[in-house]
Order: sequence, then structure tokens, then C-alpha cells
Amino acid sequence: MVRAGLTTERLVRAGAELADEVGFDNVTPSELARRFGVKVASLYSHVKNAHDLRTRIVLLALEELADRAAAALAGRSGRDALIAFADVHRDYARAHPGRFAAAQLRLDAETAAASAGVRHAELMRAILRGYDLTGPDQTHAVRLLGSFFRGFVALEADGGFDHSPPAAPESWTRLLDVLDSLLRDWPRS
Amino acid sequence: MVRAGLTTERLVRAGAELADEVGFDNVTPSELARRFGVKVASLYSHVKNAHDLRTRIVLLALEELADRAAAALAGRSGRDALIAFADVHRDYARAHPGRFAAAQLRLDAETAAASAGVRHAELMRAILRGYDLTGPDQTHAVRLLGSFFRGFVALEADGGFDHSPPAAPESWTRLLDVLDSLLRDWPRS
DNA sequence: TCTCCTTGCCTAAAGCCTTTAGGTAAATCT
DNA sequence: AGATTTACCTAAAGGCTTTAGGCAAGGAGA
Repeated sequence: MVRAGLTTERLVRAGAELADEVGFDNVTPSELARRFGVKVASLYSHVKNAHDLRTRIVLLALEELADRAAAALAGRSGRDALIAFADVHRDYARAHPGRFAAAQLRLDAETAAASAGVRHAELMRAILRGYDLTGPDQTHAVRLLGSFFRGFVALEADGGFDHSPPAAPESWTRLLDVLDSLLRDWPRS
Repeated sequence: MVRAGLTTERLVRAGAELADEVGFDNVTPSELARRFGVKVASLYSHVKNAHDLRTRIVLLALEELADRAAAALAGRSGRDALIAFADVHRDYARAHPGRFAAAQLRLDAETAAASAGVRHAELMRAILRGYDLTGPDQTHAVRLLGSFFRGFVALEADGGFDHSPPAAPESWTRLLDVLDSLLRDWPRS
């Protein structure tokens, strides 16, 4: 009996690949076991259950995204930083649709607090340091950007922009310019 | 043997209620049958399969949302219309979390084209008629608003804003004002 | 009212998925 | 080499989905 060499790490990575291929919802212990040429029960030494597996994939995706975003932001500020950050999300969503879908999932409070989600918020604030926003308005702006990125990329991934011109990429660049201009000239309350 | 009086309509309505109670993902033929005090197989005369059931719930949610949005927009324009439209979404998401989650789901092209999703886009364009936006920029603005609404409400529903002040409702009203101001004073390319 | 027909709901069964319990053999340590 | 750990297995229970075929309730027509 040749061993397959399972580890939690390898399962989670393979689960992420699987998510990109067949969609996050179709990531199941059964399918994963099939891919490793292994019986399903064998996974349960490495992963608590199906939910645990999925949670770990979510955390992996959040880490990867935060890593890329941090790398893209290095040395940039203002409009450049905004666009770089946005494009990281968009590119990641296109290259890894399953992982990106995973990254949107709700985590329970403790898990979320320990996740790379925290780094995302910090990165976004770093971008806004290039604009003249402080206090509550900075938080509002973070939320605007976060909501827009999340919403746009999700809509694009779902094909929501496919059936009417202009094409999604054009809206994307235009809207980033609009947002940049909004952040530079933020309306005071 | 007293009949339960199943119809497709009643199943879909009950499915929507169920979604609000236990989450859209947990809407299963099994659970639905249990609620009607009926065997699972009995549902299959009224609904093609589990996916068909879920799709019908999505369509119901889209209809309900479009109805409410249309009602809210009647007689309003500009900032009032924007806020009314946004609040309809937010209120619906809070009152019917399962249905709202359903309304975000991807539909295949034909189903989507026949759905109330089309009305949503029209309503959003109607709002923008109150601002001076035409051509591609109008489409971009529709997408900005759509992305923001979808993203914000989803993040709020997931508790994404729970762990730092200011509270979500404050960001919501403030950001709607910011967007109103952005739409009134849209940066030209 | 009786009969017929539709159809609403049932039983049965097959197939897949998740999860737990307990066993065997491979890899690792001393 | 022997002992221990651990990777993977078999077995089994229970849930969900879906199809096929059957009975009886309720309405339609005589």
C-alpha cells in the first residue's frame, strides 16, 4: 500500500485548486479523496469535517489575497495604489474564481479576527493615507471601496455585465478614476 | 389520508420563508417536505428538482425586490430616489436575509433575461435620470451603484462592519450622501 | 348517486455524501 | 530489530436527492 502523503496543508491546497475548477460549493471531502486516490475516511485524520476543510480554504484565499495586495501596494500611493489594489482583487478573482468566492464567505467572529481579513482592512487604510481623509470619513471611505470592489468583482464574475456595453473592464478603469477623484475631493458633511 | 394541498407556488413561498429562517443554502426538498408533513418524493410533482426549487426562490426574491423598489421610487427623484432605492434593498436584506442571499445568486443567461433582474437595471437608470448622466457614464454609474449596494449590504449582513465604529447605518447614510454628491458632480473624463 | 379519470401523495429503492469506530501496515524512532 | 506512531483502510450508520410505480381522494359527467 503506497501512501498518498496526505497532510492538512496538501488537502487545503488541493481543495483550493478544486474550488477554482468546479466552484467552491462543489468542494467536498468525497471529491477531494477521489483526486488523491484515497478513501474518504482517510481525510478525517487531517481535517475535522467538511466545514473545517472549507474554512481552511477560505483562510488560505484571504492570506493569498492579502499577500498579493501588500506586494502590489509597496512603493505606490494615491491613484496608483488604488488601482493596483483593485486590480489585484480583480486579477485574483479571474485567476482563482473558486478561491475568490471562498474569500467572500462569512466566518464566525473568532476565526475572522484571526484571519488575514484584518490585514485587508489595514491595507485599505494605507491606501487612504494617500488622500486627505481622517476619522470617521476614512472608515466610511474604506467601506465604500470595500463594498465596491467586492460587489463589482462578484457581479463581473457572475456575468452580470456581459449583456450590455460597455464591457466590464472599461467600467472598471473608469470607475476607479471616478473613485480616485471622489477621494481627492471628498465632500465634507 | 388528508392531502396537504401542495402547489408549486406554495412550495416556493414556503421555501423562501425557510431560506429566511435557516439560510438559503439549507433550503432542501427534505426540509421542505418535513414542514409540509409530506414525503419528499411528493414534492417532485410540483418542482423538477432541488435546483429548480432554488431557482424559483431566486426569481421570487427578485420580483419582490423589484416591486418594492418600484413602489419606493414612485414620485421621487435625485437624492430622495437614491436613498429610497438603497433603503429598500437594505430593509429587504434585513427582513428577508435568505431571500436576499437568493437574489444575489447567479442565474443562467436565459433565466436571468426572463427575470425581474431586468427591471432592477431599469429602475437604477430611472434614478440616474435625476442626475445629468448620459451615455457610457450612465452605465458606469449604474454599475457603481449596483456594486456598492450589493457589496455593502452583503458585508453588513455578514457582520463585516460589526467590530469597529462607526456603526453600519451611519456609514450607509453618509455614503449615500457622498454618492449623491458624486453623481451630481460627476467627474468628466 | 355512481363511475371515471385526473392527480396528489405514498412506498420502495438506488446512488451519493458525511462522519465515526476500529483495524492493518508502513514509516519512524531508539 | 523492536516499539511506537501514524497513514490509510474497511465497515457501517444516517441523511439527502431522484426515479418508478401504486393507491386513493376529489372533481366531472351521466
